[in-house]
Amino acid sequence: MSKGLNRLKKILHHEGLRFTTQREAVWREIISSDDHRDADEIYMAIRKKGVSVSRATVYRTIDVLVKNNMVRKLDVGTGPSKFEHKIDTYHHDHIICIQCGRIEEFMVDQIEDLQDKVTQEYGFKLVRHIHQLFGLCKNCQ
Amino acid sequence: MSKGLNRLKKILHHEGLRFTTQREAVWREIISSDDHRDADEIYMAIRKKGVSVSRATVYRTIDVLVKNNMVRKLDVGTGPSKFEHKIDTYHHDHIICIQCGRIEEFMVDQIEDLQDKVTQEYGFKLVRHIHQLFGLCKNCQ
DNA sequence: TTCCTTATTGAGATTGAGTCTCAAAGAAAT
DNA sequence: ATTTCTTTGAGACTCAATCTCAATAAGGAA
Ligand SMILES: [Zn+2]
Ligand SMILES: [Zn+2]
Ligand SMILES: [Zn+2]
Ligand SMILES: [Zn+2]
Repeated sequence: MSKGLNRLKKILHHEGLRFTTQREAVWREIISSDDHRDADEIYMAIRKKGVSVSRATVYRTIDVLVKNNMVRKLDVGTGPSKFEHKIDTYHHDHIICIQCGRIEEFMVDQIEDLQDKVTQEYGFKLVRHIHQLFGLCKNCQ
Repeated sequence: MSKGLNRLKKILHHEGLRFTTQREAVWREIISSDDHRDADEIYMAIRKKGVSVSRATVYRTIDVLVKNNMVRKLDVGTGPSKFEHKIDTYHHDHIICIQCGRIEEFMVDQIEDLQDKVTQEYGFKLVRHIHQLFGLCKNCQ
């Protein structure tokens, strides 16, 4: 039994949505890798495995997953958004190589705390944040 | 004499580009306000002032300005990118209201330092960063 | 100034990611 | 089986942004 499948079922039920072959396939594909992939890569991977699905359904399902905190959307500055599952992971942000596209993950508690603090100072209620460091990786310098 | 005009001329000259009415108009429009505006808003504002310019030229000119550090590009998560001039300003990041689009600017030295540190740890050379806090402003909570 | 070369401009076509439409298929309920 | 409601998918569409290319403008030379 694939990780998070029950959680997916619960979410769908809670949202009044049905558990379908396509939705299951999208989730299984996303959970099958820790990479940061775009919607089209996920779509192609599902097709390659013989499951019939459309791009529209992939996008729609990813939306549900992102809204329900099972998947994270990652805007890498150029090209399509990338997605990663959030099962068995901690919150992290990204360092992205502007030359080769390599992505590393980082997490600094102190930065997270300072974010909360500054948001409060401005009277905002923090919902989410984007923190991306763009630069050149070891190989590309 | 508009702020930064000489700098613009130097940059254009250095890049082997010509100083044209359109490029001057784009710069003057961007420098005329501290708002965060998108390319189309800037385009419309220039037209309204009677200068003939095309969208293509606005985009092309903004590219030059961004590359040469006179303008900052700001991806606000949805819709077109926004731009702000960098004359007489310090580096800052943004808090964005996901309800009404309001944008506040913040700057925390400690966060900037921690960013440098974490980038070095990963062997990257930091070129730029995006740090955006999305949430609900006082009015929208 | 005039001439010449090269860069720039702009209208509209194109791209690319993502969303929408709507008829057909599928699920659940009675 | 019938009805009702949801989901799917092919392709149309949107929107920001980029590209094309003929016409125009800038800057240099003389
Ligand atoms: Zn690299
Ligand atoms: Zn990640
Ligand atoms: Zn607000
Ligand atoms: Zn700003």
